[in-house]
Amino acid sequence: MDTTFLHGHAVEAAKRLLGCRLIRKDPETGFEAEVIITETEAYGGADDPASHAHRGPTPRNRVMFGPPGRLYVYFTYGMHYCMNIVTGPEGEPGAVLLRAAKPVSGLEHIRANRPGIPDSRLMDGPAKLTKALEIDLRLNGYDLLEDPDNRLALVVGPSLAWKATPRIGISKATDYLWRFVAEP
DNA sequence: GCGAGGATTAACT
DNA sequence: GTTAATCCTCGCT
Repeated sequence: MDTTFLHGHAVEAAKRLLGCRLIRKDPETGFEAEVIITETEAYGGADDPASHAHRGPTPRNRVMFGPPGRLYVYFTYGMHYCMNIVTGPEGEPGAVLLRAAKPVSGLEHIRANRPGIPDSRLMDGPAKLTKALEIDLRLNGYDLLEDPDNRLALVVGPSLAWKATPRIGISKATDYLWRFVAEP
């Protein structure tokens, strides 16, 4: 599996991650599901005023400065988790926010985490995605390529067609078209 | 279907 | 003290 695209800039990695799959297992809850990534956003370093890493490392964002292929999880708005995949060489901060996905298997497990939500909206936002897949700070820094504890793995899939749009929920660098949505 | 308002933590000014 | 890479509920149309 060729994951070298993760070593490049977050913008390139964000396009390439569309169509890739995530396999999530949690031995403690018995959760097991596989999803296809359908929407991403790229966040850079010093070149990106909207990025958490823009002003250098902090305890919260330090994973973004580490080696590529790891998971960066942060807590926001007092109640939500968001998940990112770290990109770029070690020392060069960058990450791709995973915004949306579609289920491949384990639909029953996903539904159990999203009670009352129709299937079409199970994972159509970044915090919804982490809730559906039981992602929280315990997985911050987890290596998706080695998957040492059999909890979360990235599987590269075929490239999808995409369109670029402005990123959501930010107030700086709103002219960067760094959000990528897979075409239906 | 749409828009306003609330929830609640961590980092930074 | 303010802001944030957000989602859900409720009220109205």
